[in-house]
Amino acid sequence: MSSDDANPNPLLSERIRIALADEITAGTLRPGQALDEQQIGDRFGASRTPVREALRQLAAASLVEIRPRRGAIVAGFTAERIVEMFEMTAEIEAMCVRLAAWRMTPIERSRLARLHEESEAMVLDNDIDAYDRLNWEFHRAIYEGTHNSFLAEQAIALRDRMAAFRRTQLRESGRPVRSRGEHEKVLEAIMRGDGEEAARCMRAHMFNASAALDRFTAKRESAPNN
Amino acid sequence: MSSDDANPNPLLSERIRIALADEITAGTLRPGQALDEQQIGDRFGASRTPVREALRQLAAASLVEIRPRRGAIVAGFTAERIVEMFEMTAEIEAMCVRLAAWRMTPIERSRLARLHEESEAMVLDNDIDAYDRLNWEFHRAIYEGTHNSFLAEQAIALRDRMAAFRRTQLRESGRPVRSRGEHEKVLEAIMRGDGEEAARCMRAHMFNASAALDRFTAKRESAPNN
DNA sequence: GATGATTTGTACGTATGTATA
DNA sequence: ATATACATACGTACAAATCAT
Repeated sequence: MSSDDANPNPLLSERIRIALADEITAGTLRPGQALDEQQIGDRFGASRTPVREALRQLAAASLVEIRPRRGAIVAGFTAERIVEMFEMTAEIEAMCVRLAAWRMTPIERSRLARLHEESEAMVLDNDIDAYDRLNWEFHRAIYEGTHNSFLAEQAIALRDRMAAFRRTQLRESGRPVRSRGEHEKVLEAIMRGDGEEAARCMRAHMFNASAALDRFTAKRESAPNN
Repeated sequence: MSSDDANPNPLLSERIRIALADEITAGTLRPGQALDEQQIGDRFGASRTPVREALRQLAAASLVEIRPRRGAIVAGFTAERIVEMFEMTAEIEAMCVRLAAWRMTPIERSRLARLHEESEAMVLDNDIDAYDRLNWEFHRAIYEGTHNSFLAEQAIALRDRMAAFRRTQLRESGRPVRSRGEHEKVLEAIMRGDGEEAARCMRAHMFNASAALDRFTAKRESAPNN
């Protein structure tokens, strides 16, 4: 799941997990599709054992659903489900930023501001991937600013699962510019130490991202040539 | 973990997972302790295969830590870590109740009120286990009241992991009475549809639970004869 | 630093439970 | 409704990596 693309994990089960996770979030594997252990094993030149472990991990991330003795299927990403996931992400992000606004140290605050400044060039170049990476750094800095490592871990895991959706969302024309503008509002509230206002801005930011994804995928559906 | 004690799960891996989860949250298995697959298998009369699956599940719930090719150890529950977990739980619960206060249907609201009324008898009888069960129902009704099934699932999973800590917390003398009083404040705010106030009450409720656990375990440490 | 012991990671075989004809 | 086919759940075996000496 790309928490570290530069890590060619030597464990077969992990490689399979990552590959399947990518295919599921990318939509190559459709919701409801059966995931036959033998079949997947053949595809990766592996036995069923590491496949099983990969499927269990994916079930824990609710990317697949396992019915005991009845096999695994790709979890259902209905439009409604994705909206729900975005709402939860939005609320978690809001929670984090509220706490961070109260607890971040001056050094942490200045680092956050610097990250935001750096992102300007990427928006101007329309370099989606670079902006997405800095976006990640920005949000991660907020998680750490909560000074609650358990919360930070959970937030990172959730964001990881949504990775594919977030990237897609940024492809809507003009979205990166607006995204950065929303970040600026969040940043200002953090700098003032106004946690509640920061939370409101963050919710709005995530809501806009969700809406952008919705519009983008709707357009894509009607004109399926990528 | 006891999400359903009345469910003698036929899957060996699940039974092992539940047993280990209980021992970890109960403190029988100490943080940092190595979890040898063979050894655990022997204890449960099982082979390493279901043990491995159980350990993976527990890692996903961050109850154990798996280092590739170096085995699994019990995750570290320092006092600080537990406080962090309670804070996250509190914020998640607050998030849920805020949404629920705005979205619950009249039928859902009346069911919630009924659950609260039923709990009175159990507090008077000082029946901790029965109160804990109804407590669970109360919070679960709130999760479902968010009308966001993804959020509800995550909240349930988190609460499940904290199960042992919550039960322990209720054993402090007088705690059930106060706990129920706090529920009442939450309920009133929900009934008024005041999400923000409900969230504040819920945070306070969870903070008090955390503090009660803290006092209870501190006392227990100094007088270890249970 | 090298060697042996232990433990994990993976392959494969078998039986039980589920779905289908 | 019964039987057949098939996938999963678990057990066993071996190779590779880690650790202990």
